[in-house]
Amino acid sequence: MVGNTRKKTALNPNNSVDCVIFGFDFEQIKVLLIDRGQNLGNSKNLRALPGNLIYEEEDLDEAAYRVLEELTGIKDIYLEQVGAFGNPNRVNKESDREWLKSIRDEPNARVITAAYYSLVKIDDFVPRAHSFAKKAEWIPLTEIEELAFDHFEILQVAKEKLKQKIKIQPIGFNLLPEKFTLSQLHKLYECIFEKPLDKRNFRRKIQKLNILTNLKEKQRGVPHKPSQLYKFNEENYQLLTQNGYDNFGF
Amino acid sequence: MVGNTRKKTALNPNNSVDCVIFGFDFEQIKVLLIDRGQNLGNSKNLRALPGNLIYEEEDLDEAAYRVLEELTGIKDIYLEQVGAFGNPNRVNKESDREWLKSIRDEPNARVITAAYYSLVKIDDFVPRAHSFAKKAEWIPLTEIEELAFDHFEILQVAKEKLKQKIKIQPIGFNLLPEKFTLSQLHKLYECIFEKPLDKRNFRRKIQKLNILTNLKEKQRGVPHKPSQLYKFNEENYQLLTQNGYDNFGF
DNA sequence: ATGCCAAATTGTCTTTTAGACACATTCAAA
DNA sequence: TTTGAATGTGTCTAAAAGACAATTTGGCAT
Repeated sequence: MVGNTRKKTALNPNNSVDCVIFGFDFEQIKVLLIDRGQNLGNSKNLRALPGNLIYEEEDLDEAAYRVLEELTGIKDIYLEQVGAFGNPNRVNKESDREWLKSIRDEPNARVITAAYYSLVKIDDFVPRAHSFAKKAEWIPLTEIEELAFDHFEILQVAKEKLKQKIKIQPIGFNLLPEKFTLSQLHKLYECIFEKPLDKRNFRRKIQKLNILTNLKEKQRGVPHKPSQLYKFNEENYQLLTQNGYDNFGF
Repeated sequence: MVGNTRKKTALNPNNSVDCVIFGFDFEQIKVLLIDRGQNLGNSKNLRALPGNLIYEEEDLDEAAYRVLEELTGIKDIYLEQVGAFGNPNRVNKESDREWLKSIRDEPNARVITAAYYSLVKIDDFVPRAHSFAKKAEWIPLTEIEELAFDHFEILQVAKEKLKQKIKIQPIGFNLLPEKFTLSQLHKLYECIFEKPLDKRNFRRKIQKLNILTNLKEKQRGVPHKPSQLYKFNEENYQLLTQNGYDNFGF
């Protein structure tokens, strides 16, 4: 960096990244939230998205991967930018201001955040509390009604981006284990689109895409007819898309 | 802003907005770029996207509308966020550093930018040079090969977002005058998707959507069969989408 | 007036995709 | 062996996408 006098490892007090980390437990979509453990008189102890300030010399994407790894220990996951959020009033809750005073050198600095969403295999992940987070927990999307800062707004936009993205790229596999059943995939798509999908039509379409490999292996120990296991076929997916195909919607 | 000590009108030296302003001249898509008028020995005088620092107390969207109005005089236009761009190396060209020294109080500050794209009716707009821009000009997309800072990368992402967005929302009308012909609309979609579209199939689909009003008025003075003029029907569009319809792609 | 040029306008057929819909199968557990 | 619970499968219909070519209409040049 010729002509640059910035310190290499200093925090940038004006810019942060926040991560919407989606998980799926075969029943519903969940989001990883941190509990700041505030003990306040009259205001609620709102949960927050994991996030933190970036370093002066750090790329935004890098920062998102770093924060995510610090929080979850998971690397090499699917990550996508949601956008920049910079409403000057994003810190207008008393509890948020109090909290910033306790953790930031410049608690009054205006912070513009770059939001990201990521899709993780929920079983690979053991929630681990970060430095300033008292707890980290998976909360079902349907139960989230209010969050710290403008995090609820960020979550809404992230959900919408995810819905759109999954129509043009089969990123849902990032939420499932290596081996999964068609029913699990079906349920996942229903959860993301927030609407029921016909089972037979779903199966017909997804199988026709030819991006699933049947592992000729069955579920074991389930109290009903065991399901076939499948895995995502990366090679066939590449073949499919290199001709411009992008209709993975339902 | 209780508990906030920021000055009301100070510039935020670390955050900017940059705008990709798309226009359409019935032939091709163009982008409004500024010429910084640099007279440099060996490095090129690269064009740049219009953009500027934001104010401390300003929302990002507000800032984008403001910068756009300062540059074009146009208000109430279509504006959409592309995302945040913050590669620490985005200012690694000698010419960019020189330029920043000449216009910024803190030329070495790391700047994270929120990029937006907007669609304007090219005829409503008279390019006007901004304070630090020597010229502002419409450059065809196909002729743009290199830009200042990371603006070329921003442009690529903006193009992609536009392509995706126009598949779920008929925002193309923002690029056309009030009255337009089906051929103009057809050409516009071909330019955005960068591929030929069958004329008859295009017309069939767009007319079936029922979001165009035939003005029962013809083009005049063209040396061939004059075309019918149409306008966008906002009411019918609302009716269509309130049931969740979002397939405007071709 | 005539003919020419350039772009507008229009329809059919085929293939593909979406959507609705119901019953037999398989395993574990009681 | 019966029961419960979820898996797995096929057909018909309607809608949409895609391929494809001839006729019309006005301005303009002769």
